[in-house]
Amino acid sequence: MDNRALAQVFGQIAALLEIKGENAFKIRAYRSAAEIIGDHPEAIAKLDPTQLRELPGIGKDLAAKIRELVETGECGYHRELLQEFPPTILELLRLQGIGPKTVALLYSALGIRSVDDLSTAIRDGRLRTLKGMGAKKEALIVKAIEERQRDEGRHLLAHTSAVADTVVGYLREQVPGIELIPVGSLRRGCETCGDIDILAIGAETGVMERFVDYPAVERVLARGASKSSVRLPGGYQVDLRLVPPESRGAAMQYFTGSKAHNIAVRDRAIQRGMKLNEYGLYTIADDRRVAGETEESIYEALGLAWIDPALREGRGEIDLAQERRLPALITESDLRGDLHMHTTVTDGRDDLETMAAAARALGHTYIAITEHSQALAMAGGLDERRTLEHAARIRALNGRCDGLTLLAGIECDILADGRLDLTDDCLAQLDIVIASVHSQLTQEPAQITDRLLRALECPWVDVLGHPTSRRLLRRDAMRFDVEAVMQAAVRHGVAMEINCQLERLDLSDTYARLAHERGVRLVISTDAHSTLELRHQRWGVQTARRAGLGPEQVLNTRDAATMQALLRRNRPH
DNA sequence: GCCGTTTTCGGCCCGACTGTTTTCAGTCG
Repeated sequence: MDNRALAQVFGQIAALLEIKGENAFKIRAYRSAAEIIGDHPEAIAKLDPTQLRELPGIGKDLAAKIRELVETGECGYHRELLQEFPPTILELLRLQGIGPKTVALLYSALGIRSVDDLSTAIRDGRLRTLKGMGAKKEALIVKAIEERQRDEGRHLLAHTSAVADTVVGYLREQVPGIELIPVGSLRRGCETCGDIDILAIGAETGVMERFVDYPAVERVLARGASKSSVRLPGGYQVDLRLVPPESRGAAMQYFTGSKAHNIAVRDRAIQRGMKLNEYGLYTIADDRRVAGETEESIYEALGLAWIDPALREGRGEIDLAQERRLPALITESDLRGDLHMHTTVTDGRDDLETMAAAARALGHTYIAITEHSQALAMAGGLDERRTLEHAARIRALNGRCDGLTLLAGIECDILADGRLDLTDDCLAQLDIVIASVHSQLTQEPAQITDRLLRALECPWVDVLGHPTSRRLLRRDAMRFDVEAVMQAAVRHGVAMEINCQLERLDLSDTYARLAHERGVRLVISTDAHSTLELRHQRWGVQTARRAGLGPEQVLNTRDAATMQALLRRNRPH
């Protein structure tokens, strides 16, 4: 059992206990165990009970349950809970606005055990018969169901990438020498992905058989000589296509997409008396093969520079490729530091020293420690006194980190009326201030706009953190006048963040592109809550690449001194 | 369920919003 599977069991136990109305601290123990297991860099299954108990939050009971799971593949307690409630009940919990109490009520009063049951109950008017279920609550639930259906079958980029890596790794082991290339939305780096498309290049070597025999396969949807599809746990559909070497480039081009990009490229081929398909580029007149072995040869034959997959969205990249004006995109190695992270002082998992050491190991030359401010009570946000005390600790450590500059910062909440959560006097004493919205995300657009504009006016705000506060597949972006906020950011010299949290990626690619066009300066920050998450820069970089950004548009590609000089606080206001 | 210079029991998790309930329960971050 891998860490993710183990974590899932404990997550389910936590959810089921919540529905049961168990002790909140017990629930938290299971939930925290799920997080610790899921994030652990090594295989939990290899640890003996003593080693397990050394993990924070794992005691005698949980260690025993982990061993039981590893040894038998099951956990009696989990099984007992699943006998009390059908497993489909957990999908109700994923609806925005529905929590454990509501799920318990729906189940006990109406026998609702799935989202489908819930939809039926709403249609029948049975939901309204329940205590606390009025018209507005019902409308909220209807909307949550719609949102869920819209996102069904889609997965976060990072998760999709991990699943694809696992499948590719397995196939490489099974069929040595075969070349495997993930294509589709994954190769383009889209923030969420539907299917996983993988190309296998080469002669028939039994790769299809190995693929459908992959142990984790839940269901084989299709199996053939050149194409097979399977479904994996978690709702991932994976398509494998076998392609001869001479069609490698054509297949990569064809299956990488996007649809809009391919239509434009094929149209261009037709205009030049050629046709393009997944096998190659051919002349229409005599069906002569012009290109196909490499993507470069195809684009070149159409008078285009090779276009990075991140840009293949039909957003003007073809014109740029023709004019040879494609941007040189930022890469992960361009980044020199990370300007947003949390430690155990608030809701981070690792302490200051550990985070600093991990950042140094990653090759960063500077990091900013930016805890939450007091308004975020649940995260243990800091008031003025604790903020300054923490800043002093960070600065004390700064001198002792060879080659790593530590900046003392804060992620300060933007309150409902646009005021900041800490005084100007406090903010002025820090090295960097990120201002972020964490509450009241559903205010009227005009109100949110005013709120953000007011926050940007504070002279000590350097960065607007996760500007839309969206959560992918979970919650839409806040609605506000993006143009007005970007103009204000330019006017005041405030940078906007591309937040690398897997379910944020906020700014999105399209907003980051807009920000760049409007002259807004950007930073790519992990918002890491553990050393592991410091590695999430690649996803923000991917977002930036899709926005067409080069290293010069991103502040934290500069060295520490230059970057600091560019922060707003160091400019005339 | 975990944890312990507050140590084997009793803390641990707080504030605000929403909708509906006329005094509060549920959800969210």
